[in-house]
Amino acid sequence: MSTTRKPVSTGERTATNRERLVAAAAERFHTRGFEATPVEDILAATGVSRSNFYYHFADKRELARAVVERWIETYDRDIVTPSLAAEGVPVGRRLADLFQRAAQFQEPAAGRTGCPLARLVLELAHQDPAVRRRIAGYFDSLQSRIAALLGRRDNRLGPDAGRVAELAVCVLEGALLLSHVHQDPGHVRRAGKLLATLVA
Amino acid sequence: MSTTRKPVSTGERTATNRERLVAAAAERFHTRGFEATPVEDILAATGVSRSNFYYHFADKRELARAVVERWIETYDRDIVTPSLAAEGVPVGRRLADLFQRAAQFQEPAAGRTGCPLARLVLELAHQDPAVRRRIAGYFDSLQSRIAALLGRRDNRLGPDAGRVAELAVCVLEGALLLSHVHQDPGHVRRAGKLLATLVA
DNA sequence: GTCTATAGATTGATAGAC
DNA sequence: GTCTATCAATCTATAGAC
Repeated sequence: MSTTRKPVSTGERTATNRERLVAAAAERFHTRGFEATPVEDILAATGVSRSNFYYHFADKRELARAVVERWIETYDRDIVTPSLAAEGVPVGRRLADLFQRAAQFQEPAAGRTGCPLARLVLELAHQDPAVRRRIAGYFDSLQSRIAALLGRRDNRLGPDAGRVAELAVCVLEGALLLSHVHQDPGHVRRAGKLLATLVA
Repeated sequence: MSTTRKPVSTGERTATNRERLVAAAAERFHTRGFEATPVEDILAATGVSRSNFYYHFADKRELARAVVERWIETYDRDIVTPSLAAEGVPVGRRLADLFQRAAQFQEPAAGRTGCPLARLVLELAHQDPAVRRRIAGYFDSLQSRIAALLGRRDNRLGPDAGRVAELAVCVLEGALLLSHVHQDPGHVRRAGKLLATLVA
């Protein structure tokens, strides 16, 4: 139809209504949850009208899918990549740094509830299997990156790098959850340091 | 008021309506989530009337608190205690056994979504801080029990038993989450074996 | 792309009798 | 302790105009 026109670029521009909606939803779905956050809240926070919301998204679940993509991008750009891709830094320190950054994100004052992807997958996997697979894929890629790092040096632990990387992802996700339960980001830092000691 | 009478014993009896409601809710809150499960579903599953439900529970959140208690009892009785309290078994094997039992619980065919306490705390912590503290307390006790086990022998790892126990709980919770995300209970088994290797 | 107004459905909780 | 009937609120989504 000729009524819908695409913007010239989806790249760098001032935030569109759609982007504002996704940003507001990302924060609320993380702190309060998907089901517990009415569309109304996101509308009020952004000043976008209800009907405009449904112009951009077919339904609330489509918004959730966009939120998942946003969290993957954010988490990867701000936490994972800066620590793992640090050239010239020993593997153990890179790992500890990853946990340090994750801990910073986890401040309770900001209402953080562990890993945002973990929270979303729990609420969305049942009604939208594609979301589960998407998040599984991201965790896989994270594991692979860590494995590649560990594989570069002599492994004095015996088990192969893949297994250790698998364990590292477990520790990260578990520590993020426990830091929420105990309201203490130090949990993530301590887990990261100990893990780095064990594998490096 | 003289209209409410307490049962003679709350211990061993055939399941009361209240117990049936909690059992049905525990399963559904775990597989579908708290917010996504209407009271109606629990009523239909148990055959209990709506009004009888509100005779037993002030509201849905009170039901959730009862569900949390039930999961703590179940998990502790069926998974944690049998493995950790096994006399004459080496510490490493007790830990691996704990993960083995947790993995069995995690069969995807049953719709398992990781640790039931983790799922509940995410949805309930924001509106009911007491639930978060209760679950934090249970994780603390689990950590203490593991620490006591580890403390019994020479620790060749350097860090004290408390830290290692803290890490073990992280690994357990993280592995349970990832087993849901990847739909593979083997995740929990592998994490348990590797952890046992590292600390024992 | 955006707005106002409203439909349509679900759901948590209560009233009052037995 | 349990039942039927119903209220009142909340929430997702759509209709139709500009």
